Amino acid sequence: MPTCYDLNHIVNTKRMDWHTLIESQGFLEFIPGDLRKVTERRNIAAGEMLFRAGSSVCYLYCLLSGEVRLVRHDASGGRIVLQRSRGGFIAEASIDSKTYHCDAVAAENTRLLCFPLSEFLHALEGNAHFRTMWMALLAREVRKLRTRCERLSLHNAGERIVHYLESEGADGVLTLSQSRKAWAEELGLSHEALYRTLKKLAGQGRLKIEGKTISLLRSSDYQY
Amino acid sequence: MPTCYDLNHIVNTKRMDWHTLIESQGFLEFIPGDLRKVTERRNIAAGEMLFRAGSSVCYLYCLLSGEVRLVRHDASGGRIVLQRSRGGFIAEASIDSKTYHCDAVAAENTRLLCFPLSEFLHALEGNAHFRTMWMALLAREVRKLRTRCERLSLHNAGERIVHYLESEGADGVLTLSQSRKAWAEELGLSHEALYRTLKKLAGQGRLKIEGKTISLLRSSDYQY
DNA sequence: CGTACTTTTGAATCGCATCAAATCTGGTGG
DNA sequence: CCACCAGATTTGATGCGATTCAAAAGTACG
Repeated sequence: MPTCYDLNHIVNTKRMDWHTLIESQGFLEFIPGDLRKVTERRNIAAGEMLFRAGSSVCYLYCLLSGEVRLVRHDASGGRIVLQRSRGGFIAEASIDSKTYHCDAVAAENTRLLCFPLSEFLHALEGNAHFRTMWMALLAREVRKLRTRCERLSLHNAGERIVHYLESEGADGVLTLSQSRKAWAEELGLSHEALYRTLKKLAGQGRLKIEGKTISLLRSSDYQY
Repeated sequence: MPTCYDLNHIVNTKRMDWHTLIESQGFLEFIPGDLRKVTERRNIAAGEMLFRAGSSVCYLYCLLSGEVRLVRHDASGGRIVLQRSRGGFIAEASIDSKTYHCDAVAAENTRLLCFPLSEFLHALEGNAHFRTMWMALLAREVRKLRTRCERLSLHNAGERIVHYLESEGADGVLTLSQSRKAWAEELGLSHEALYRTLKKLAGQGRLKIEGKTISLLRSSDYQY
């Protein structure tokens, strides 16, 4: 397994689709050599299963591209999506569990990194710097998710867009790294609603749209 | 300052309003004595400010009761709520920042614990057990928040309720620890919509409501 | 026993999802 | 280079469902 090479390659070329790792001050770069050596790369096809509820936790997964869904089934066959993940660590919470509490299924062809859990924990114990990065990563993830929940609680397309620009953008200016359709999904809107609301807000002079760059013009008065 | 006493008192009597701390295997109990000794208790009135954007990070706060909002202002006076917090740690992400990036204002009368940041970091460095608890707490928080985001992305009151019961309940059975009105807010619904949808689902035989306990009956067929 | 809050039901409105269809875009291969 | 295709973007029309406003009944608490 060309694991160590692969990981370095990913870090050095930055040819990953996942932004979070890079954004978070290049977390992958802080992975200690010992852990790197045993980290594996894996591709799974759409529909394939990554792990199953009840099976024991052996790996911590980091999603590089594609989509994985964490799904829970109930007795009568109901199916609940607990999480759709398009990047980042999957089921970090399973770190302190013996077995997985849900299934993980690939929704598309997916590339991931597999960290053997015991080695990962060992690295956290033994490497203060790595540990600090890991805690910072988790803490930042918590902040981002809380902000996203807050945004999804807004009952209005315009408010969600403005909230996004205010919270994710730099001073109200944001350059999309994704398609607007994908953005709509992140905002919990249909893509049509997003297009229309963007147009409306632009028509009201509330924001300016130049290709993938969107700027908030004046947010003082809330008149959606 | 009767800090150490207070903290023990809180832990021993469990008379806090915040469930998460207790739920998360009694995190407070794992706080090392050194940190306990310098932990302060604070009450702030509704409208009072806890910290201000740009001010340096001196404390890590843990909300015991009340509500604190993290708010960001833009140049033109726009006001965006990044987070409404009704319990748990506030702005953990500020752990790795020199200054706060938003304001924190109490929305109600609020009780909190104030951990001096340097002591907290010191405790994390020096106490492996405490550190493990902290990482587990963060990881579990991430999982909960991701699940909540997933739920808030559902465009349908019935689906959100079922999702909540499936993901937060034990085998589809859940006893509410809060009012239904508060639950509605957590679900991102108006309380009227929650009451009505509960009634509808009960009428369809999809769930059973006995006071504060709600059970999912059959979730195999999605007919909301 | 009064006050504040939750729970409940009703009615009206409006925004968003949904379905449909046309145009535009980037990327692929002939 | 062009034809082609899949996907994104855009606009239109329609209907449902949730919000909102309103008001009454129930409940907790001092």
